[in-house]
Amino acid sequence: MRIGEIADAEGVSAQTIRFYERKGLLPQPRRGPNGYREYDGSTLNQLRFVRGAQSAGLSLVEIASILDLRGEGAVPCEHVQSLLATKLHDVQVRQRELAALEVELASLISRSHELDPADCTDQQICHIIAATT
Amino acid sequence: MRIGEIADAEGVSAQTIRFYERKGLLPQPRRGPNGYREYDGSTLNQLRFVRGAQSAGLSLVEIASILDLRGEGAVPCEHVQSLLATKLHDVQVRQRELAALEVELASLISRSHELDPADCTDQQICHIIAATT
DNA sequence: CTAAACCTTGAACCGCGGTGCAAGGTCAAG
DNA sequence: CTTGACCTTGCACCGCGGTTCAAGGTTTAG
Repeated sequence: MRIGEIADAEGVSAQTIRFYERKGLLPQPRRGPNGYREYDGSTLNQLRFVRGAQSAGLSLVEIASILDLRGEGAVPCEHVQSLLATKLHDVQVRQRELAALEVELASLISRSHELDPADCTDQQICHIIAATT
Repeated sequence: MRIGEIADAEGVSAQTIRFYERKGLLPQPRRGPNGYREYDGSTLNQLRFVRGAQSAGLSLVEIASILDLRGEGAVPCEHVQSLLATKLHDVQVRQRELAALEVELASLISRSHELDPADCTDQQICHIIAATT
């Protein structure tokens, strides 16, 4: 398979494949006599893994760390569990932050309906936001 | 006031003040005979506004757009309301995405406890994540 | 034979919100 | 007079996940 085929197969661009290769997320493939990359099913597999891990919220660096363990002959399961646990925690923290921001925004918006634009002076710049301080 | 004082007063670095100035978030201040920036209370006020707006989740570009309206002599209230409404929506969407990711992560983690690392083959790279695909 | 569609490389660029560095000028204390 | 703390400028750099560009070589269909 050539780069375009493998890219189309997973719905990414050929540039993205090369980018992943540079980042160590995909192996250096064989080359044809013309210098073209030549892929087999195992690379497609690995690309699917990368996209799957990405959709689980892992960063490319984290995914590379899993692949590195595999490359060293280790079973990365424990490491993956630890990554996932950390990620779960991060997601929960971030959700709480966003929930607080949502409350803040809703309160600003609701208060803004009771404010008269005529009362908004240059000094405050905008009394809707200035009111929070 | 000099740049260091105003920076300390709001708990930001002097570089950040200069950065904000370049981005149009703070006015070009008067200069002393030595070339030093000289600030008065109104800049401190504006800096507070910027930080307040930032804590409401607005980007620096969005904050600049509010200040630009002010600079043109307009009352930016309507614009601010629209920014806040959009931001509230974004925050809600993002929260739902994170909630879905949380479920996904929790499910991966719980499933991982039932998997035996010995079953994790090279081909799948990691069967905890591969299982999702 | 030619044109389009593919492939190669290296490098720069995007938004975001700053941070850091180099090379100087200035000012107050001791 | 020197030392240290402050100030000035401009430019490069950080992570993140790519995207875009330039300048070529190759392959394939008509």
